[in-house]
Amino acid sequence: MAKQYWLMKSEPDAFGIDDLQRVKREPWTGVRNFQARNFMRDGMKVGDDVLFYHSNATPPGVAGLARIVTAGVVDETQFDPNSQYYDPKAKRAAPTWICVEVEFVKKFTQVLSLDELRADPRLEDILVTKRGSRLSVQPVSAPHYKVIVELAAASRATPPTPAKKAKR
DNA sequence: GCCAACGTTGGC
DNA sequence: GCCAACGTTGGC
Repeated sequence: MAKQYWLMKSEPDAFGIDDLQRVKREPWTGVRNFQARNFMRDGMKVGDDVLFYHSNATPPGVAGLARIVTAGVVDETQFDPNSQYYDPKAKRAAPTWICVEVEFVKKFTQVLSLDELRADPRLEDILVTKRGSRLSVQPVSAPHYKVIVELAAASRATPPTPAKKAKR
């Protein structure tokens, strides 16, 4: 199947694009919504591209890009009684929660805000801009993905606001 | 902190 | 299987 595109939400206070850049790759644990799980378990393939979205942030928006590096990863937090994501009903033999591992691709110089996404008529239909869209893992069409990457590149060119220099 | 949206749970 | 209560998400 052709490469697919996704949007994955994370709260930067918990795990943001900077964290992904630091650790390079990370299993996307803690999702406890069946629809979101199904996208990860059944839809995501190695090599698929991901928009890394900051939720509960100022501003909320797409903070960078990631890529699926491992599919069908068992979310270990479901078996960990000390985890906030512990699921007492989960069975080793048939784990309930399957996720993916994502790797860092790039951090946008500036978060492409939800406002900016909404302002572009080409993104009218994208799920994340819809009111009450709480799904933390959602599919993105190839054209929408392309528009978002373009917008991010454009917004990078305009404002000279280097918040932080990348460490080398 | 508020609250709308919406998924999940549990009584029936 | 319905649906009210409840909990969570996430923008504002």
